[in-house]
Amino acid sequence: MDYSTCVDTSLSINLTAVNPSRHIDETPESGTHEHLFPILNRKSQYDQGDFVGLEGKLAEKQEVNLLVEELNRVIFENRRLTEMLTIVREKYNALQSHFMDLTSNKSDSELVRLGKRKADDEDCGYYICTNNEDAENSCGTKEGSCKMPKESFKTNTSRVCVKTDYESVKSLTVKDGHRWRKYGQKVTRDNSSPRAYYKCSFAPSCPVKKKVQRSAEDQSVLVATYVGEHNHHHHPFQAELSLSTNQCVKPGSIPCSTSLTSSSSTKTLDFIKPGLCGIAKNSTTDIEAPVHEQFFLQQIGSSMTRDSSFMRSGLTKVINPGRTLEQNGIEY
DNA sequence: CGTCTTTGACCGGCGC
DNA sequence: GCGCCGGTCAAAGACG
Repeated sequence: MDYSTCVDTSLSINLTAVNPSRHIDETPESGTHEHLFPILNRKSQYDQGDFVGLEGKLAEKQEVNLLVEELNRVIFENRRLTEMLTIVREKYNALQSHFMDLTSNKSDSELVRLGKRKADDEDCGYYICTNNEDAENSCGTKEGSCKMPKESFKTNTSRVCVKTDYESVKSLTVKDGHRWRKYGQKVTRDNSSPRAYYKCSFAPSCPVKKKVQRSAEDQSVLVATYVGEHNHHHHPFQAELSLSTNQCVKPGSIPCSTSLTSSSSTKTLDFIKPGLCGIAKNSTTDIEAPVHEQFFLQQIGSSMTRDSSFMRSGLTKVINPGRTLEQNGIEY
């Protein structure tokens, strides 16, 4: 995927935010140069001979100087915009490569860590599901060394890793917009911290289950594994997700770090920069997108608004968490 | 009183 | 067949 083209085609440029130091009344029609029109009109009047003599010529010279000055300023601003676009493009590419690195590292380490029992196989199968090429290379050729779970292809399984605040880690809760009922808790062999089992309580017939456990590597990271798909709309999503994003901005809380994978694709993000988590909170919510994808979009929005230099650049990408990544023009 | 959490018991799959 | 382990059940308690 060519991210440079993605930036070029999908980003909308807000020129009013590009140069905040500029006087507002200087350019009332931001993004255009209509404010130059009176000067130009006057110049044409000079040409028509409305003003004659030395006085007129002096005035004309001043106007020309003004025009040249304005032209230089526009050229300079244009250059600045081009530079900013380049920077944004580079950041986009850097983020993408970092994303790829994390994805491959995580997959590798998971493969090494995998044990022999069913639950471990689920992880492996999950890895297989997410990455067809790797599946053929690493598992498919080993003939049973990494058994495929019977359920993994039938059920829609996704995993979300959330670095969150102390309270959430302590209570093993991942606020993802759905209502969950805890029905069990177990200490597993490969991880000293307990694993909590949740069922979707919004609809009694909803088959979706969720497992939440602290990461063995990083105790501040919660790993939530979703199994199945919701068979209902989830209206409380926005409100609860707002709470979840508020977690991120809570004073003293740990900046969000999110990695997300699903059975149809692998998505991993690591948003290191602290700050706001705001943009998605204000976005409209459509209940059609899968919750983990919406969560992912929330994090993208958060990461973008968190990057102060990105915000200063005046480039805005409108992300609708109610739409799929593709609908938002994001490839991953 | 309804909902949710906790927690010990139970079940079934898997490896030895 | 036995033991281990992950997943689930269900009764009891907590909470608003």
